[in-house]
Amino acid sequence: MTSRDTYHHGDLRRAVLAAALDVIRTEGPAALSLRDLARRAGVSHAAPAHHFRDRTGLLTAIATEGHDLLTAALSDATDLRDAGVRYVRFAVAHPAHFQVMFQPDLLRADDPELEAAKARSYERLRAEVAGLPGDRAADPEVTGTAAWSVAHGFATLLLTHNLDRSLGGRAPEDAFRAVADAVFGNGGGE
Amino acid sequence: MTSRDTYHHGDLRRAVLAAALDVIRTEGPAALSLRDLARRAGVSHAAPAHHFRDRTGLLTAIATEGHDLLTAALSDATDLRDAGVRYVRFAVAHPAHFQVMFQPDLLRADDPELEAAKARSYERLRAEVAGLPGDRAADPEVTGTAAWSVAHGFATLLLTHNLDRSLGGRAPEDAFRAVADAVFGNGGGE
DNA sequence: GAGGCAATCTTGTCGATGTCTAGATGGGGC
DNA sequence: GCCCCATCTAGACATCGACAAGATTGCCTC
Repeated sequence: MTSRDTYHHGDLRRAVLAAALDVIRTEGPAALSLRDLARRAGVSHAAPAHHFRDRTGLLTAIATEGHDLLTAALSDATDLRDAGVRYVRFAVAHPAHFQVMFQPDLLRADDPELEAAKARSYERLRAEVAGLPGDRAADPEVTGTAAWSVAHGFATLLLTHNLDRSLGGRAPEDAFRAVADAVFGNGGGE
Repeated sequence: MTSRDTYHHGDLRRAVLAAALDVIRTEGPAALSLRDLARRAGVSHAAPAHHFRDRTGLLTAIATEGHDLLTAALSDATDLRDAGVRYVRFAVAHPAHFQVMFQPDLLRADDPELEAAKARSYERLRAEVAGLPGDRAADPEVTGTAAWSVAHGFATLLLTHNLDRSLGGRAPEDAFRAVADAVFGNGGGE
């Protein structure tokens, strides 16, 4: 119902992406249907395919956008703990992106744009670890994997409703801060 | 091709489950097709539905089985770090179960058997945290969430091929041990 | 401002899938 | 020996992803 007075939609790509994110957030990626997205945008059933090639292409585009959003979200981090908080915040703010990003079987793994975006976000994470004080940077590989694991595990368990009881009404960010302190010590990343 | 000489398959439920796990492990849950599983078992296309009701039912059964396998895997843990190692080992040994267990949108959330199996594995995790020495058990809720986050994050990143470079040929278990030590200190869980 | 090109969208179609229904088969308990 | 019910078959229907061919239109060029 956006603008059907013209033959061309105007910005079908953006409209389909937005609708897709909405479906994925509320019903999961499995419920995603190209024909349904077309109906929501008020275009014919084959229109979305022109912008995303196929279902996998749409999901790959979402994953790519997700990696870029994550890179941006991490760019202003003050230290590693803050980066973790921002990682969790990203997952909460963009649950659909997050879900799709870490489900490789839904994506075209060899897509050049996805690979590039992935490399950028990965590099961003490495940069955070590299900025650590000496004693913590002893084995950056292990420290990086540990930090990523904590943040990613927390975010995943959060989105899959496995922490609902543990949170007890607290904001996810605050709960994660407590977890991060327990893990790296209170002054860990400073 | 198992035994089509009789009208009854013999153990279709088990055959379908095994085939499903195989498909999920190699191609992901999205590639799962009831009709394909029926073909593999040499039965008609509607036969699997009698055992699992529908696609969601099949995945719910797999998730339930997964939680029971996880509970069993954790039952012999010596301490919290060992529980983490066993958690990762479980994810590597049963990747299909693990994937499905933590994708709620694929499951019938209110299934009684699933709920019960989930409660059992969750209780198992709580028990591990409760067995900690005094100083670590200060805030069991936070400690439990932290431990679960580390193990779950590591396992998830591992299965999604995000640690392939970091591993550098090492066994996942060993890499996780290093991560656990970095996180909780070398004698953390002892 | 007229013509043409390319991007965008439509329409029609095909094979495959999930699910429902009705009916066939046969093993096990009475 | 008979009957009941779990198990499996066969058929049908709506929906979906994907493909092909054609219609529409914005825009660029002259």
